[in-house]
Amino acid sequence: MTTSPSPTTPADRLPLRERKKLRTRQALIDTALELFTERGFDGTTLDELCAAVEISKRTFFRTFSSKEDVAMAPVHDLWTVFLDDLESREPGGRPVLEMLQDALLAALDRMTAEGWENRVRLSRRLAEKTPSMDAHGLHFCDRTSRAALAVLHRRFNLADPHDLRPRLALDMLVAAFHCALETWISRPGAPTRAELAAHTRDAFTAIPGSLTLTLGLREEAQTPS
Amino acid sequence: MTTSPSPTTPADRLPLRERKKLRTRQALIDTALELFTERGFDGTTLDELCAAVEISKRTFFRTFSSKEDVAMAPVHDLWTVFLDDLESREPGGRPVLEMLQDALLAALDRMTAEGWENRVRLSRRLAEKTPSMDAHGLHFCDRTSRAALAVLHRRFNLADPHDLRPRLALDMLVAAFHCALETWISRPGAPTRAELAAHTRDAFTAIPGSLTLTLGLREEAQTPS
DNA sequence: CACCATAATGCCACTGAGTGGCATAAGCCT
DNA sequence: AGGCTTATGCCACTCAGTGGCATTATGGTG
Repeated sequence: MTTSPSPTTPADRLPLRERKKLRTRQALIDTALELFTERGFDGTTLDELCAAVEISKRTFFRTFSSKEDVAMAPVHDLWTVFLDDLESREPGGRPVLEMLQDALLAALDRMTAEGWENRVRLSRRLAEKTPSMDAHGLHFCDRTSRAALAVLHRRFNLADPHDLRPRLALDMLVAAFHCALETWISRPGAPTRAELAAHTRDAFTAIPGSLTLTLGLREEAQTPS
Repeated sequence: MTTSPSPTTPADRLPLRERKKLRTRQALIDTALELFTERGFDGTTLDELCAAVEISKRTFFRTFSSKEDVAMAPVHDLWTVFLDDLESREPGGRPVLEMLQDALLAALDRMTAEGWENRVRLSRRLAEKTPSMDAHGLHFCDRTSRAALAVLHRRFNLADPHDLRPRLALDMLVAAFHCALETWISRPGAPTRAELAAHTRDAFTAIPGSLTLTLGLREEAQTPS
């Protein structure tokens, strides 16, 4: 059991100490999502979570920065990979927004960890019900998009450092992906990454139309069929 | 003195009790911004703030929902007026995004309270340095844009309730305004509402370009004044 | 003006998140 | 094995936020 003959686990071949840390980290994430979903985020104390994983509270805070953070880990991972992808992606003469979309879809494609989809879904559903989790998530997205902006500025030294367009493009990326996530988690049944990718593409497709969308008091085809 | 011929104080003519509440509320906001700016948000305890205003902590939480909330009040007020404006604004055959921009600028125009500009500036500068304030602010914006979306759906009964375009338009409004705020507070000297309005218009102007902006590895010098 | 009903306030004790310090144990390296 | 490094556990502490209840101020009425 202790020795797997083939490199089945990609993040193996690490010093034992590191593997242990990763195991407790993963146990924390899984148990947290489970407990939070069962009893609610506010209805679960850190002491309970730590007791369930047989960890001291002190150790918890060496792994995660807050109670919210542990439940955000799945999404966190995606954006980390996104930033990594952005470091090496070639724009290829296409608009930044498309480049960002490609980077996000590529990152999504790399989230191959077992059960990732389900963890994201639990995480987002919790965030919908828990203001403090939602706030932390939004803040994290903001920090990530600033980091991405820094990458763009570093790799393609932009003429005007105050040009708002790259930043707005990043904000649209985040907005579109949030739309996609929301649609995705509202569907019943087992979620797949392919569906999330499809929803993401749909959301990006809707962006140009959102600039020109016009409302009348009794506008176009209202078919509340 | 009870009867002022002109409505000098708009929020007068209220029961004494209400006026007192408003006074302590305002005192809390001013003192909080002052203390937080001096000693830092985390360097100021609620007990200190309450002592300075001669209020019990219990009373503080009857006025504001959190320590962050009190420092967010100035921006909070703006969005409240924005939502109010949105209730009665006529689209006039123009794109929603422009309608939203108009509503925001109109709300800005109605923020006539003495020293509002300065309070917003202090508030935003604190948020830049304080993660928890930033997170709360982002979360508040998110809730506001959802409320605005609900207003749009109610007033103009949209054909497809799942149409992402109105929501994306709202997110762009928020993104553009955040850009404007950031530019505004980075300038030295006394801030004016007119300048903030100008920055807001600039940010909105940049939106279409952000969709098509293309990066090369050594892109040319686009100087959008 | 006195009186009661209705709030707002203050005080106290309590929970729970998050932190610092230090002793202990576990992994690591010749 | 030996010591060196690094993670962990434990303890005590600060501070945000809440519930309960007594106290005080306000508004309205006879």
